[in-house]
Amino acid sequence: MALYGERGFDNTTVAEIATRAGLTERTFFRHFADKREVLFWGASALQELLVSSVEGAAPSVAPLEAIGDALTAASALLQERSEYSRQRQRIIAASAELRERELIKLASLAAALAEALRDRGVPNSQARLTAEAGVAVFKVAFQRWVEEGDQQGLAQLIREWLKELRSMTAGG
Amino acid sequence: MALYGERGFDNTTVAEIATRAGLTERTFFRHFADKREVLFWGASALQELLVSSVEGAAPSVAPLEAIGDALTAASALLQERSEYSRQRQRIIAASAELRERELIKLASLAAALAEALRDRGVPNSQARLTAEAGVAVFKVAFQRWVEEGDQQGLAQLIREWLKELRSMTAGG
DNA sequence: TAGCTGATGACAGCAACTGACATCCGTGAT
DNA sequence: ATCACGGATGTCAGTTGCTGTCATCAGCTA
Repeated sequence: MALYGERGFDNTTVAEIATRAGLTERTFFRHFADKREVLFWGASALQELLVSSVEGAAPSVAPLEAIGDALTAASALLQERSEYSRQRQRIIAASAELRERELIKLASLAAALAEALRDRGVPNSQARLTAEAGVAVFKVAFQRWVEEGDQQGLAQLIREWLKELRSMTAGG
Repeated sequence: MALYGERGFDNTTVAEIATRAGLTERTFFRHFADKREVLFWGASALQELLVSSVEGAAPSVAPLEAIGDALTAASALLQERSEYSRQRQRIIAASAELRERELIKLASLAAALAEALRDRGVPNSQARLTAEAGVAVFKVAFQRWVEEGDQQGLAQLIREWLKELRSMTAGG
């Protein structure tokens, strides 16, 4: 993270990272599948939190609402370490390779959320679209949160964008 | 394409592609930015078609409807070369690297569509979410179309999933 | 014919990753 | 205390994607 911040992701070699960490290049690749994966360490934990939040929602809660609640819950974790989250996101935004990796992580998250909805009895088609829409809401809300200072909490931003989503389909 | 189909993307080296095409490896990289980009040649043309379709929509047409019409128009192109489209998609689905690249292409498409909507006077927030939702609809409809035979036209599938999107926010 | 330009070839080199084998270190059994 | 074992690490060689540089060649124009 330190090196990526200093010189940028593309200008940092794995050899440099390994040296800084007091390790060998080979050892680095035993811990991380590739150079990009370092930045997404812990992403699976966040995904599990989101999924279990959807699974634990009361049966009466509507699908999109369950997704919204899960996102709100997860946003607390990010806000706890807001400086780290923002630094990380700045690094990702600066590299095309990292943006690609981020998108596939979000796609995997959407798939996991869709499955959680299906387990609640939501029909497949609705489950997939709801999950995709929820992740889209998260994407824009998170980006806004990173850009502006701490004017609004992430959770509040998510709620606002969910409202926007609802009005979108009504009008168009 | 032939080589990717035979041996899979990961097991095909650029040297092999170049030899088969009667070229040098170096020349290959002058035509394509990297090994993946070959599969996405023509993606920009499709994106331009979609964008100009949104730009050319009548002012009275609602945002999500404009996106839907654009997707329907583009689906005709894909259906014309359905065998090629399916083969291509099979190759992409089989490789993680290619799926990453596909996602960033779709993200770029969503951004372009959002800008086209903004030019129509749609407020920024609504534009972004509508574009993202539209691309999500395309993703699921296209995947279904590739999986099943020719039971339904791609355009019809898109219309059905758009309907699904509208009912999603109503209930949840 | 001479000169210019754009596409290609040839070659060297870097960085990401992988496989194979050796080595070290902590732990538990004897 | 010693030994045996498994897991983490080091070492080394090799492949592949990708880039910079320079030479070459074909076509077009003056």
